[in-house]
Amino acid sequence: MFPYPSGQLHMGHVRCYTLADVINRYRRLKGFNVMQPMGWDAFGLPAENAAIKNGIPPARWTHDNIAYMRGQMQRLGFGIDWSREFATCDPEYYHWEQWLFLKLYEKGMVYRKNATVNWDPVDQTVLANEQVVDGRGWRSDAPVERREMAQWFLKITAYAEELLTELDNMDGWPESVKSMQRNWIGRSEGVEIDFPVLNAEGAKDENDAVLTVFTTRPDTLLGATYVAVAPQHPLALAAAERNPEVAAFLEQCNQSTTAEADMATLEKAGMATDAFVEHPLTGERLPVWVANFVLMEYGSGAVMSVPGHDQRDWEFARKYDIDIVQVIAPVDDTPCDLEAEAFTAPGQLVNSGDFDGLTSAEAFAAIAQALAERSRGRRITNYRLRDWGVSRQRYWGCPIPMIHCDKCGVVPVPEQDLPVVLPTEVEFEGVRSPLVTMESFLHVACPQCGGDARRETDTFDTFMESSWYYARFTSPDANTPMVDERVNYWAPVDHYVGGIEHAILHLLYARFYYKLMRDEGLVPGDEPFNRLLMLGMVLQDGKKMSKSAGDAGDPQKLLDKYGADTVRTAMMFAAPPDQSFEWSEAGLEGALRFLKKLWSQVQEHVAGGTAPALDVAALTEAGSSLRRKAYTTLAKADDDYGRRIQFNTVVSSVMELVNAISKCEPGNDADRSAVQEALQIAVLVISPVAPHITHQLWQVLGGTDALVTSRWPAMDDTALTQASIEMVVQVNGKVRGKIEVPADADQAVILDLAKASENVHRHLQDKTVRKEIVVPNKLVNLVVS
RNA sequence: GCCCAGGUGGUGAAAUUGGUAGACACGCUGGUUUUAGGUACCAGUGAUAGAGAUAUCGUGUCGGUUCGAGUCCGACCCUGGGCACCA
Repeated sequence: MFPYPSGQLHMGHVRCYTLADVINRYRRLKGFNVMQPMGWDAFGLPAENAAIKNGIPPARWTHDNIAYMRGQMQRLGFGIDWSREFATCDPEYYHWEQWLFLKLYEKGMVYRKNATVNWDPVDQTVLANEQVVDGRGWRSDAPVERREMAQWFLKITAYAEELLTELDNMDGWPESVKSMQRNWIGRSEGVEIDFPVLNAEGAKDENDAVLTVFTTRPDTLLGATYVAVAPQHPLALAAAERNPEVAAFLEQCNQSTTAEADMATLEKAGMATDAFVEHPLTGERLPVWVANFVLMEYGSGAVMSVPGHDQRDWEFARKYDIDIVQVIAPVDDTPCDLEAEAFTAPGQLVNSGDFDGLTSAEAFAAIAQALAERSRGRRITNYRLRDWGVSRQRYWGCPIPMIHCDKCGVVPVPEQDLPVVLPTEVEFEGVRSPLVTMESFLHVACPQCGGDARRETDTFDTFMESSWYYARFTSPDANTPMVDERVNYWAPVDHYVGGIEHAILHLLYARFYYKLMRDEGLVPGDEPFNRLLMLGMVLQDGKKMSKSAGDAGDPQKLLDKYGADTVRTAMMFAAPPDQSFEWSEAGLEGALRFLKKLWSQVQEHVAGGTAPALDVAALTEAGSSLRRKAYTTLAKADDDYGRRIQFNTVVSSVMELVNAISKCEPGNDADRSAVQEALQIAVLVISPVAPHITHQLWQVLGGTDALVTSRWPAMDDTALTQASIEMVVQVNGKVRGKIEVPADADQAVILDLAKASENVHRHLQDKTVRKEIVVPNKLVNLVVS
């Protein structure tokens, strides 16, 4: 995941890009053609904030930051193909984003509707959520108001089903991320039910107006004693016009905050209206209430309320003295006392006329059927996922390529006029976007009638740019829409590495966007990222890493003090990739010590002169046991790098190998060739983690080519064979001794050796052996009593 | 409330397929080298008892399966993350 150019790298970046670089360098050693690109998620609010604070134009601030951070990355030795670098604020990049938006507009995948924004009444501008602190504007300190504005939306809900079901096939993604996305999409199956609206005389409305609700529990329909609508529902608004008390209540609801966390803790409140609806099956008259807990955004903004079998409805009914009717009875011994609480489990229907006796599941189908026959209901699937609002009332973003004409309405910018370039020479006057007052940008001829028109001044949500940049890396200079045919060689991304904080929004939008591009015939496959490595967070004092961290959290200070290899090694050794951990400087000393030790072992070895060619037959025990260790390490590292993606254990196993090398006392000249081989393996295996020192050591060890062009060593299984094996002996499952057995010993021999072993013999005295278990090459367990 | 991931020494952690729990490091203790400190090297380091050999206990808690459980099963506790008046 490419970074936001905030100014400097933090340890979270170091971890992310080191992990990616280790994968990159390992795969190159294995002979793969690897593209490791880098770019900059360059649009966004911090650049504007810096401009407002320091008077530096966002473009310059951003480019300065990019230059500095690029230098830091180069110093860390990341094997990046800088020829593919771009920033999302380059017009050559966002040009194609505007292009796709227009294509989607033609297709009907884009629409405009009103949505709520945070309005700062003093600064007269829209605020981003981050700019609202405790309900007040970050600069004006004025209480923020809710305001409705026309905004652009992308129909992500049209892809909800595919985005959900595809998750089941994504084996390369961690379960936790898939689970988070499933929750976010929030699919629920139910029935949409129409309640005919009654007029003041109690008769059906002459236009056959209906109030539509969504429920996942149609089996409880006969227990509905009222319906409740959201404060923003048309029925509520109509009632407010007739009754000032209702109007006052709606006003009160609208004043409360938009933050969802606060909504949940809000006390349930409601008010009866003078409206009534007719029960679609019984014909009974049900009152319509306005309730503050009904959300206009979900379903149809109205619910049927069944206080007997929904806890929330139960509490509401209790508070306002509405009838509670039981229509579901437990089928097992689940307690059911409607005086105390609602009975929410499925069960068997009662008080439901023809449906009595059916189970909840049977009744679901039967009632849905009955409603369908009367044209009063239909089975539907509802999603929690909302369409993606992409308009931002901000300056530093990609201009939305639309024109507003008084005569023609909203007119898209013609394709040949793209890109709509964002002016970069700007000055901020206060908080407002400079675009709003910039005539040279605003004024434009209407593409349809040629008359005076004005440009859209909103820009795209920056998640738009980060939804497709990875595809652009395949053809960063393409002059055709978005990408060119090179995308078919590279895409989809084999291995995507990034922080857990992007588990939902970025990764869901990117998946959606990829499908949009696929449906334009631009990219191969259905999903953008085959394998996802979700990093845990790097914490400092229990908090997420940020610029504010101390010296131990400043990569620049650490690079100056320890060098890139040590920082990289310490970072990889600290914890497995998916785990969050507290960063501390403590690990650096250990990593430095290890690299120094590797260095001195190589120097010491070559000081002894050239080792002869390897002659396995001539090795002493010291030499062949070192060889065994070297090849065990090689096999484990291969598995850890390639399959397990766990690099802390690669570092520790190379540490073991280096320890073994330093302890090895060559018995003859042939053993020195085993040391040579072991050092070469150690250097190669750790090189993805510590590329600089190993580059040098590789040459010292006689490498003729540069290490980066070398290949991962071939496995030699014969090095693993050994004449005798140590086995553990247990008595009743407890370790009582260890024995050396010949590698080819049969069970009888092993058991004899085991029983003869001194401590084991003691534990067998006066006991009868009931069972003998031999696990080849591992252990013997004698069950006695 | 629902979903996901975790819980192992003083610390970061390892144990991949049910087979020696604590590899590898950090830290600490003692020693060698050094005028001293640091570095480097050597030894020790889960708890308890013991001079030691060794024994007992020990992977959140309780129970189960198994010759054998950190690993599998059941119930529960705790931590972190996600979703949530979602009808």
